Amino acid sequence: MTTSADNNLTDAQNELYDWIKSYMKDFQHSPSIRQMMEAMRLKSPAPIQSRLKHLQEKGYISWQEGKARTMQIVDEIIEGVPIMGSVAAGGLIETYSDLQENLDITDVLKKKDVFALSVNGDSMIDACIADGDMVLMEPIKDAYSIRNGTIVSAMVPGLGTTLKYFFKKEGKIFLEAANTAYEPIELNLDEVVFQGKLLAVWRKI
Amino acid sequence: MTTSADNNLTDAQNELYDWIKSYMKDFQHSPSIRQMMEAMRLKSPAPIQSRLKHLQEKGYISWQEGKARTMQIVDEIIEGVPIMGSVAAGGLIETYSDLQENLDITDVLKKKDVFALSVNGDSMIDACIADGDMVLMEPIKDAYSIRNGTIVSAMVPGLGTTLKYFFKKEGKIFLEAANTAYEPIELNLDEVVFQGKLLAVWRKI
DNA sequence: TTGTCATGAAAACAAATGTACTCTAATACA
DNA sequence: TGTATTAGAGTACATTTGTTTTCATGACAA
Repeated sequence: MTTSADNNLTDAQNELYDWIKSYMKDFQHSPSIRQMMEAMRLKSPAPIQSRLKHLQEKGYISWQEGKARTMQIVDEIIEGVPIMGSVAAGGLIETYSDLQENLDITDVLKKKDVFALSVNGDSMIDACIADGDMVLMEPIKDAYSIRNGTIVSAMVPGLGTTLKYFFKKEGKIFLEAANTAYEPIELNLDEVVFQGKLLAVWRKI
Repeated sequence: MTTSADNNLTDAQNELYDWIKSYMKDFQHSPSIRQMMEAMRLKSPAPIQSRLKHLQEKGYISWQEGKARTMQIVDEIIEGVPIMGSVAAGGLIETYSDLQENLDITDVLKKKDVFALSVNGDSMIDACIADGDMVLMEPIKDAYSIRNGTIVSAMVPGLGTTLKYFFKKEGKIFLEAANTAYEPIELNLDEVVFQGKLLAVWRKI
């Protein structure tokens, strides 16, 4: 959470600002002054008006005068970041082109029931999935629809969950690591529960 | 953008719904019925109420009765996804624990002036950055503050941009690949412009 | 035609709400 | 101590706004 600490706001203004942000995140619309009044445990709208005025002067919020619940938080609304070009990670060096499009990360997040798993270990290292990475997974409804070569998270009851390449051959399931140090696991379809298939990898440095 | 086409809404409802979504995205608050009336080129609020009622019945929107501008779009609001536990990507298999916290990807996006670059080539493959990955970078203000071992995007004027490990030794800059097939590049500090340092890696499957 | 239904116009009403004003209590400061 | 400043209570008021009701129009089926 973004706690506003290092700014030029008084405690009262800060408390109100944080509450407003939280309210607007939850409800997708602005609170009314009287709601803020109650939330701040006040019994008159005047102090709220004063604090809002200060927040507005300092550039934190804005609203349409006279209109009900028209507050906006003046803040960078980010759904993506600009893609500034491509970089060479090889021998030949490519040019750095400016501002083509936007990288939208949230599209993956908007898929239904997406969940994340943190990766332990290095068995997927050859697929460039390292220890500590977060993998974003989409639930698998139908185990029969999984394509060979998909990376899945699978639970073998009694053992636990693992991230592996999925292969199916002659009625048998093979879960293969992307690391030659590990042997493939061979299973029957009814011995394993597939939780999700890999959508994306996220690594924060 | 999400254009609502394949749903059970009439054209009029669809047009209103799309307009509402667009308005709320721009203004961070709900429009009033009279605003919708004007936007839909109507001269009475009644048709809007009717359409809103239908949108609500079909589960697209909700609002607080009698309260001004309290509409919400019933939609998955996602800033993060639940982290469902950890998966083994190694020999030992770990347990799959339920619902601990949320993975917030947007925190990185909120840093100032973050930009993305798409990666070409495999020179960073040993750092688990593969061809086609998107790297999120934070601008470097001060080249002197870069720590050894940081992954940076650097532009060598006349040549182009490359993603490499940064090392500084005895006044010289070394840009090293994470791939033994590539030789380190040795440069003077004034021969190179550093654009950003690595914040995160994003790979969409 | 006739009745029904849906859509929209028009008007009216009451509640919600922003705003302004006065007054009091607390606080800071000289 | 006395005075200025500020925060907050209390109140009042006009506008905004959701809601209801009535009426007109047109489409459509019986």
